[in-house]
Parts: sequence; structure tokens; C-alpha cells
Amino acid sequence: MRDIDIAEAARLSGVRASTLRFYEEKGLIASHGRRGLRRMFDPAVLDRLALIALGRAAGFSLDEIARMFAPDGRPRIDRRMLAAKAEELERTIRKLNAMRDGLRHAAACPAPSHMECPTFRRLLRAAASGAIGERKTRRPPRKSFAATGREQGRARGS
Amino acid sequence: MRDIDIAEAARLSGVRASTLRFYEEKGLIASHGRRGLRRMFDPAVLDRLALIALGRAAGFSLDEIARMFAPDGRPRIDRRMLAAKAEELERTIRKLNAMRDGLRHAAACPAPSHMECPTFRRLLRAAASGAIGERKTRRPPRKSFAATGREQGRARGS
DNA sequence: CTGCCAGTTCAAGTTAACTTGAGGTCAAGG
DNA sequence: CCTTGACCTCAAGTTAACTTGAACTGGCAG
Repeated sequence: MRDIDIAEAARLSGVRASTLRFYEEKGLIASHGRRGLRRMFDPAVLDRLALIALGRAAGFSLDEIARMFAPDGRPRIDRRMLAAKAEELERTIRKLNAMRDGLRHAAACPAPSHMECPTFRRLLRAAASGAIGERKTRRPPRKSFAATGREQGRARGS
Repeated sequence: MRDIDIAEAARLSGVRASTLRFYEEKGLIASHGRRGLRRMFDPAVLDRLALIALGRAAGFSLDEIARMFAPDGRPRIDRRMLAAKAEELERTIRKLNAMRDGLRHAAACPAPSHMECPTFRRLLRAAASGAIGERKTRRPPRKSFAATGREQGRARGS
């Protein structure tokens, strides 16, 4: 097997075809040519996609990830960058630990109202002072279809 | 001192005036009347803002936070929701721990290329399989000004 | 040969949480 | 009385990472 088409790449990687096109446009991946109109990908794109998924999971933005590939496409990952991101994760983890403990306490606290629970109020002060905050978690915006991750095969409307 | 104006509320809470207006529009806070055009806030809004900051730090969306206040404005925080969020944080923390360890290893790994490091490749597989992913951290989008968090006092343009 | 259907392009839409800008108002100070 | 400046409203812009829609194309099965 030489090249794979976009549907195959999507199937094998779990990344949607529309995302693959988006990634290509962004320069994160490259198609290896066309058969007619259709992109053909080198199977190595799957490694690349795994690398991208890893970067995303580690909290890198797509732009940061793009910068981790040399112009020739070879991954040139700076070890210091990895270490820095590890430290960043470390800090995040610490905050989340504190938050989790606080939430657990608040959930179990017998005080009649949360406002009367000292632990809750301490958490509150920490949050208000910004000692904890600056975290934003986006949930995946997939709003429709229980599809398994592929684009639906429904083109050319009315 | 009875009521505070928006600038005072911003100063005391560290939340921008524009954000306060936004929160009011969203129903997260309420102004207690107007002096002329200007909103006046009950100082209790500061507690409310702290609560909101706490919720945000814990990973709740503004909409979720809004739902934590009864229609009358009293906080009605479901302990089960807190516990659930704590569990969610727990899962996130575990993933981040794995990611941090992997990054640290990769940063220290003596293999000539990351692709030849077994640990790195293991991480890669985990990310590709989605066992780690689904995390998205947004950095604060404040793109301009080193201001301390207040709106600049510069109105009426040309 | 014909038509289907998966693929294509490009622009625009989505979401969250705000921010920014334009243009307007009003209370107080000089 | 008139200016000033902080506040007001409302609409539109921002960012990231995609998704969706409309209109189109072309390889291949029949």
C-alpha cells in the first residue's frame, strides 16, 4: 500500500476529514499529491497526526506545534520547550489539586451553607486573589450527530 | 458606605468594568439601581464575584455558574455537582501527570531523535488513541496594555 | 455514456468569554 | 452655563480550532 486517501487517513487516525484539510491548510500536515482532485497522503502522516495529538494533549497550540516542525517537515522538538511545558503542567496540576481538594471538602462539608464553611471561604479568597484561576477548559464543540468521528457521507444538497 | 460604582467594584474585585457589565447582562451579577446612568452595586457583589472566580477556576462555564444561583440570587450550590467536578478534575489531573512525566522524560531522553525514544513513542500512542487528549487550555487573550486590570480612562474619541 | 458519491474549494458560521469602538448622557466642577 | 470625564448602550470584533454549507468535479460502477 502506497498512499492513502483522506477518508482512510481519517479512519486510521480518528481525525475528521475536515480537520485534515484544515491541518493541511495550516501547514501541519502535507498531502503527497493528488489523484484527480483527491489528496493522497503518505501513511507517515499518521505519525505526524499522532505527534499533533500529543502536542495538543500536552497543551500546545496548533501554532506552537507547527513551529516544532522544521521547514523540511522533520520534527525538530526543542527539549527545553518540553521541559518548560512540563513545568507549566506541574503548576497547573498543583492548582487543580488544590481546587479538587477544596471542591471535595465543600461537597462533604456539613456547614448549612457553603458561605459558612471556612474551607470554602478560603478557596473563595484564593480564587478571588487570582492565586488559582486563569484556567479555561473547552469542551469539544461537537454539537451534533453521534457519528464515530467521520464526516457524514452526504454531499451535494438540493 | 452603601453602594459602590462600577469603577470601585472593578478596583476591589480585580474584574474589569467591561466584564462587570458583561456579567450583569449575562445575569451573573445584578446592579442595585442607578445613580443617573451609572450602575450602583451592593458591596455584596464582591462575594458574588469571588464565587464566580472560584467557579471559573474550578472549570465551570459561566452558564454553569449562572445555574448555581437560585432565581432569587441566593447561591444554591449542589454538592453533588461539586463532587462531580472534583472527580472530573481528578481525571484531568491524572492525565496531566502522565503527560508531564512523559514530557520530562522526553526532555531528558538521550535518544538521538524523539522518535527513537520508547517512552516518547508510548506517549505518542496514548495521545493518538485519545487516552490522554481532549484538553484545551486557553491563555488569557489580553493582547494589549500592561494595565493592572482596569479599563483605561480614555473616552470620547475624535 | 451516465450518474452517483466521495472528494474538492472557499467563505462563513460556531463557541466562550470577553474587549473594543462609536456615539451618547449626565453630574459635578470651574 | 459649559466643559469634562467617567459612565452608558449596542454592535461588532477577537481568538482558537474547527465545522458547515453551497456549489462544483471527476473517477468509476453499471
